[in-house]
Amino acid sequence: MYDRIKGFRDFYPGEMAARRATIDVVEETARGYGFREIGTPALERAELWTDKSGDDIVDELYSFEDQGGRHVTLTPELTPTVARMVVAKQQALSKPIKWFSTRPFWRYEQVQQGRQREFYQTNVDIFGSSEPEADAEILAWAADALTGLGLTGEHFEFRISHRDILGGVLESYDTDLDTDAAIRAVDKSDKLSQVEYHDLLIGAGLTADQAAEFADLIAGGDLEDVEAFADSERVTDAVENLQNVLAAAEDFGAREYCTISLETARGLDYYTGVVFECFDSTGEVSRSIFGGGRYDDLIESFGGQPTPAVGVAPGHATLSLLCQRAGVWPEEEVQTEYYVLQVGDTRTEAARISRDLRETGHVVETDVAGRSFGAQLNYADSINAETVVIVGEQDLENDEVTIKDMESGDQIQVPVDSFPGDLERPTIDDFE
RNA sequence: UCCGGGUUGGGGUAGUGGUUAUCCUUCAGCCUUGUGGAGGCUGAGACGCGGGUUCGAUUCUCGCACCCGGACCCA
Repeated sequence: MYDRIKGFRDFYPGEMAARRATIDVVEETARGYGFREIGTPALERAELWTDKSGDDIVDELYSFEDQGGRHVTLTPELTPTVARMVVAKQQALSKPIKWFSTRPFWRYEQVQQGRQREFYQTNVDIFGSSEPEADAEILAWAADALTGLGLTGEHFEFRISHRDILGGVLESYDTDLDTDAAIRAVDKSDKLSQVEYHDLLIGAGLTADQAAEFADLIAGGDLEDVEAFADSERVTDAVENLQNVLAAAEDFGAREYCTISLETARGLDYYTGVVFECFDSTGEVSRSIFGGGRYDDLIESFGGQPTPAVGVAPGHATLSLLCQRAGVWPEEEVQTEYYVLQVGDTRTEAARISRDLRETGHVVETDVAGRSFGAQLNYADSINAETVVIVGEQDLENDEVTIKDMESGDQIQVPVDSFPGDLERPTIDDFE
C-alpha cells in the first residue's frame, strides 16, 4: 500500500459524479455568457511568481529545477498565466476577451477545511473593458452559477466594496499612515475584537479617536456618509463606480445577492477597483467561498498595453461545502440507464442491443465477467441500472427479450426485433 | 511552521502486555446457467510506519506519516 500525498485527494466515481455535475453547471453558465474555454499549462517558469512576490513565495510553491535547468513551478493560480497569454497575443485578440477554465492548482499550504494542496477552480475573466457592465457581468455569472446549482439568496451573499474607498478615506487623514497596514486591519476586522481592531488601526498611524471614527464609518457602509467624510475626488469616483456596477447588476439580475461591505478588502495585491467576496449566509463555512474583483494594472505590469480586467475564481472545494450545507449537493452515485443481462451464449444478440442503445446516447452496460444470472442482477442493482434487458436463451427461442424495470421489479416480454426499434428511450411502459 | 483530536479488514466498530483479535456491513462465490433490493452457507479482508521498554507490544513509550479541526497565511 502506498500513501496518498498529503493535501491531494482521490475522487471515486460516486463523488466524482457529483463534482462533474457541479462543474458542468458552472461551465455551462459561463458558456451562456460567451466566455470561451482556454487550456493552460500546469507548469510555468517560477519567475512568474518570484519576480512579483519575492523569493519567500517559493516556500508555498511546488517548484523545482527541471532537466533543462529551468526553474519551474506547478501553478498556484491562473492569473499570471492568463496575463501572459493576453500579453502574448494582445494585438490579435478581439476585445473584450472573455475566458474561463476549470483546472487544478497547487500550493504547498497547511491543509484545512475546504483547503487542499491540490485544488480546483473555475476562473472567469474579462479583459479590455473598464465599464461597470463588465464588473456586473462577472457578478451576474457568479450569481447564475450558484443559483444554477440550486442555491438561493438564503444561502450566499456577495460582499462588495471598492479598493479606492478604503484607500481614499485613509488618504483623507493628513497623517503619516501605513495604508497597507490599515487595510489589512480592516480585512481582518471580522475576526478581531474591537479593541484589537482599533489597536491595529492605531498602530497604522491613526489616533484613538480617528480609529474609532474610521471603524464606525467603514462598518456603517453608507456610501454617502463615506463620500461626504472623505470629500475627495478619488472616493467620489469610487463611490460612483460602485453604484454604477450595482445598477448594472440590478439589470443583470445579480443585485439582490450583493451587500455593500466596505470591510471587504481582498488582500493587497493586484486589485484596483471593485472587489467582492462570496460568503455563506448561514456562517457555517467561516471563510469566504471565493472572491474576485478588478485588476486593471496587471496586464501592463506583465509588459502589455494597459488593459483593464475583472474576474472571479470560485474554488470547487468551498463550493462543494456550501452546496452540502445547503442540501443541494448532487447525489454521489453513478447512474446507468440499461444493463443488458446475458443468460447462456447470447453474446451476439446482447451486443447488438447494447450497441443500438448506445447509439441513442444511453449509458449501457453488459456482462464482461461471465457471471451468473443472480450475480448480474445484483451488479445491475449496484450500478443503479434503471432498466435491465434480459437476453436469455429461453427468450430468444421465442424471438423475445425480457424488459425489466428495476425500481418496480415489473417485467415484460417483447419481440427481439422491435427492441430498441425506433424508440429513443425504451422502458417497460412502452410495451405494456 | 504551530496548537488540539485521531488512526484496528473496503466502511463502521469491540477489545486485550500473552491461545485462532469481536461484531455489523461490504466484496466474491455458492445454495439457485432464469430474477436484485429477503435468507442460509463458504471465502476474502485489519491492529498506519519505524525505533524503544519487555521473555513477549495491536495494547506502554518516542519519532514519523496520514486524517479531522484550528492558528498563521491566503497570490
